Amino acid sequence: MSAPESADSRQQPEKISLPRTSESESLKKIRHTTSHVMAMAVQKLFPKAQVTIGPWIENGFYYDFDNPEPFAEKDLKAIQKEMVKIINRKLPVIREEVSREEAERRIKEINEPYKLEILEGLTEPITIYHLGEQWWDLCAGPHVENTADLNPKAIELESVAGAYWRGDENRAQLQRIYGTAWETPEQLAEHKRRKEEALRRDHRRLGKELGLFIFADPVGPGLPLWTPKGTILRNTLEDFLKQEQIKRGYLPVVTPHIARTDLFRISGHRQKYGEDMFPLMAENETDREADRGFVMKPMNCPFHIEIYRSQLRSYRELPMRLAEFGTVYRYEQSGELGGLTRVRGFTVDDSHLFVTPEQLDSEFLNVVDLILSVFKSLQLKNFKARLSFRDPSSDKYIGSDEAWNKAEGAIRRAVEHLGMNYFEGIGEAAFYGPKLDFIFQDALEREWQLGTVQVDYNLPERFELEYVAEDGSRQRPVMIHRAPFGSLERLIGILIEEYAGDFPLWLAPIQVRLIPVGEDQLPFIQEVAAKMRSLGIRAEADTSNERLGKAIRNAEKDKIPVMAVVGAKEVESDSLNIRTRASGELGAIPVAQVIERCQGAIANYTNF
RNA sequence: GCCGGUGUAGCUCAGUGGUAGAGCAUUCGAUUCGUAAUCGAACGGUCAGGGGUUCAAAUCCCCUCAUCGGCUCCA
Repeated sequence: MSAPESADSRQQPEKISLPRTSESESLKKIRHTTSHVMAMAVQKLFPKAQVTIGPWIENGFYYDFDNPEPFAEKDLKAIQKEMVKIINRKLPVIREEVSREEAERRIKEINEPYKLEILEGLTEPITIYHLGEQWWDLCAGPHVENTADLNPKAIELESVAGAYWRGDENRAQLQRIYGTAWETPEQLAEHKRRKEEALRRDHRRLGKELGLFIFADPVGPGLPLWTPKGTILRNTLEDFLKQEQIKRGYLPVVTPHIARTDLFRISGHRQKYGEDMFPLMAENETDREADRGFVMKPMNCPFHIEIYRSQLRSYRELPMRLAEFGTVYRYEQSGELGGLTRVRGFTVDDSHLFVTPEQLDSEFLNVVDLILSVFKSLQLKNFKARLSFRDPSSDKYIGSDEAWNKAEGAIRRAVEHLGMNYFEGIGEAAFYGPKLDFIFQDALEREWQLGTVQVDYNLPERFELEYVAEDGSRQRPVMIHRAPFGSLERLIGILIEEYAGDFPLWLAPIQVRLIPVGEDQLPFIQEVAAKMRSLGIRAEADTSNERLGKAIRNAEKDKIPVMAVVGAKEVESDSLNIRTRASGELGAIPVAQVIERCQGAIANYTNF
């Protein structure tokens, strides 16, 4: 007898520890050396390949080559075979310290121009690692002592990819090979098992299986369509945040999806963000040439600013917090699109706070408090805070150094006041101001920015915003841009993966499914479902006429948190036999009590 | 946008030059059932789109589109 499929995934796998490279000296050595072995193998099979860099990464390693012909997946097998041969030759790995001149001489001898460029950036001591006598690489190490220390059965080449030299798209396109290497074959097997597990959590797969959203070719890439179930999820999240915002004094606004180019010229978007905007809608060629006409909005800020400046504002009105779930459109490059985490049309849970300079610090803290409380309700714990500052050497920003320094100072004061852990991202700022960003990982460990708070002295300047201060003078407000979710689309993508599709009761599109044992119970379950719906519980009756086992299976596959089985006994006692996804069968519970428990769980963001 | 992979029924996939297949889903019929798959039948495809090679193309080649993994860029 075969176990049901989801029971498989619940079975506890054997505990195999899989340290990340940064946590294991041994893996650092193994992966460093394996990448050298791979480079040696590649150069044997592809003599024209030139080496560049080949570092370890958290789950493996890669090496970038410049080869006249791009590598394809099918080349990996041959390369791996060659690697096994090299490993089996038990080549000693020998470290040699050389002078800069000597390194340069030797690199020129083997004609590796990329290595020469790397050498220029190196500081003493310069070290070379040899694999036996045939191959060496400029490298800081560390390495294993002998290729025999590598286990060929614990090594696997995973994928090929294009990569730019020095990460610069204007420079050479290199060929990257990703691989992984472990101490034992068991670890490799566990690594592969976890990768497959991650694939099962992928929001693109679960979104389709659970019927939350679709993409349709005739609509276009990066433009999700929300189905009824997905829309319930979206609306629930929106309602949740709107309630929080009402409590905190936010004021709702609604603004259009398009505006004249003039608006975005004042804001600076046209100049600094133009490449990310959908093309101009112009009425005629003259207008097109003059960049006159309408564009889809890539951000909501200029619209909220126009509302602010539609009247003369008093200091008594500040802080003014204008909030909107505003849908924006950005012309992302085609290769960057993917699922819900990177789309071309998305809804920002946006708000712009207009504050006096004196209010800035406390309002900023209020916003961070809101964001952290939102994450808490959503049970999101695995995030990092990033201070996203400008790169002073770049020209992609607007405004004065003074404004930037003031804004960056405000953010720094806030995180230090809160004692938050954070890291700095230079060059990650918005074009108008620095940000405090909250970064999450998806199932495949890719990082995405969700929530963000930004301090902005520049747009108030450009739009000449004012308020009348206590003393009657005209003063300039400071703006805080903020979005706890970042975007509904990306948030939902991350949530699906965090929960593996098992939404907490308050978010589940269908909260309760009533399943009859036989058709005699149909009237009863339909009546109970209607009652639950009238009390704000998303309940539905299963009228499919399937056997109980099949109906349960369907409900489990739909990941419905509460299944209520009803047979003659339950009708008799006005109760429901409850089975939850989280804890299995709970037995018969009176209908009134089930309703109460559902309402309690929904109100408290907990399970049934 | 760049490098590589993939695209067959609503979904998951088999089919490598010679008459387009399976399971699930859907519809209909039978069954009236107590916690992860009841039985049977029917329906369903310009093999992503376009062009080419060939007596013959889902299969080989080219272009376009979409999608996936990276790179670059970003909520």
